[in-house]
Amino acid sequence: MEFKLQHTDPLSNARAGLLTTDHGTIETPIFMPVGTLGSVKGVQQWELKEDIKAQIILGNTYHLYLRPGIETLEKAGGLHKFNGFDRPMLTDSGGFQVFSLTGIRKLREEGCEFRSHIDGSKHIFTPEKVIDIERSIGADIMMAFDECPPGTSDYNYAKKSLGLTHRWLDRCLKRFNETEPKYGYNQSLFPIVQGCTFKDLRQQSAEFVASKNADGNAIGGLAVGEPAEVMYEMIEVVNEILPKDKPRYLMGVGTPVNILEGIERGVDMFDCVMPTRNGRNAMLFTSNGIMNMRNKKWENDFSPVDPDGTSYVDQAYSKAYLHHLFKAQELLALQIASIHNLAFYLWLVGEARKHIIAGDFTSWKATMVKRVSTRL
RNA sequence: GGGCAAGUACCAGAGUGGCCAAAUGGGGCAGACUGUAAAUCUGCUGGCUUACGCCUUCGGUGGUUCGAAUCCAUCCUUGCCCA
Repeated sequence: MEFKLQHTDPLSNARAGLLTTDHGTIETPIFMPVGTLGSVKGVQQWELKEDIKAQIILGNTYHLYLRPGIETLEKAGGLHKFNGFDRPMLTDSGGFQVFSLTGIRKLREEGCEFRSHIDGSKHIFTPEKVIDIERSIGADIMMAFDECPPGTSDYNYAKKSLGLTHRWLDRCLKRFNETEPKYGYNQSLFPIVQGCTFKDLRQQSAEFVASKNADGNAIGGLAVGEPAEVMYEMIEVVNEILPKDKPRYLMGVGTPVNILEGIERGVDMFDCVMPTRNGRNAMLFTSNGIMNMRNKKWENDFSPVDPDGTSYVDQAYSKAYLHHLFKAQELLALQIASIHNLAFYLWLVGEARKHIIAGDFTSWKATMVKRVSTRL
């Protein structure tokens, strides 16, 4: 994997770069659609590539391990072959499930004991096992196994948790270095900075992570309950320390505004379920603001879904029709909204990149923040 | 013409003397959602009120009762059965 920094904004830390993997080159800053189970919910592969212009998508270790299972993925020849997406992919490690499955998991030094949310069966994820699974899935970018504590954690818990995440990181790296890719192309392992909302812990973590000299570095444990301003401050603290010549990935973030703020602070990669999940729940993000398509106000609005949108769905359907589809619980509504939102997210980061290269990112971003957060 | 059953909020439908402005579901109107246990979840849904509370409601009318969606009389409407 190679990262080439092309431009840095003169007034901020925003950067434009090229991240090259064996499955192709990614233009950064980039948004990565989430395809937890090997599919971006409600979106066809050709729509993802041709219309949305997704350059890289995510999969999830925890979910794919439970279903279809590692054996099937190995027989398929890895996730790329299995789902037919021939561009870069990234797998999350299951660390976020350690956070979101609270109640059916037990944390220990050795690893994390889960109960499957599907059938209740017991499983143990250790850093070593997660790396093995990620090798079997075969994503271009693998994430380290971490603990993602809630944004409201107190200092003592945050410190204890960070120690565990760092020890797990060393074990992940050891296993990673002892093993080989299974499908003939390279894989990279990104370590994850944690530390909750505490500056000194974030600094300490960023230094620890930076010392590993990985192909890219991630910032985790944000947008998990803390105020947005605190998140931005943590990004600044961490990016001060993380190497500039390596891509920085802010995990699980976020709203269009969050992404613009992240880019301004030097983040190169984002992922979030928001465009798809909120889309399925009738929320549309557009360059002019946010719409709840279930609202009565769209009942007789026969104008295009998004006159300024770049996806074919934006022109092909009207707001009134999409409103009707949501009210009638038609599956097409979920598809249209997901495609639109993802196309918008990709458009947004693409525009950001253009403006970074053009040198007017900061002023563009300021007007964009206002526009995209308007409630329509 | 005779017999039987039933009429409750936007719809369906519980309730059959006070704990009923009235269960529940649907519909409607809003809101939430950030490395997907989510095509999910939450709130409101007679009127006025920030709230306390007050007022008007259970086919119509008239009664019984301290008190009626609930009991009685009568009328209207609907469904089923017999002529």
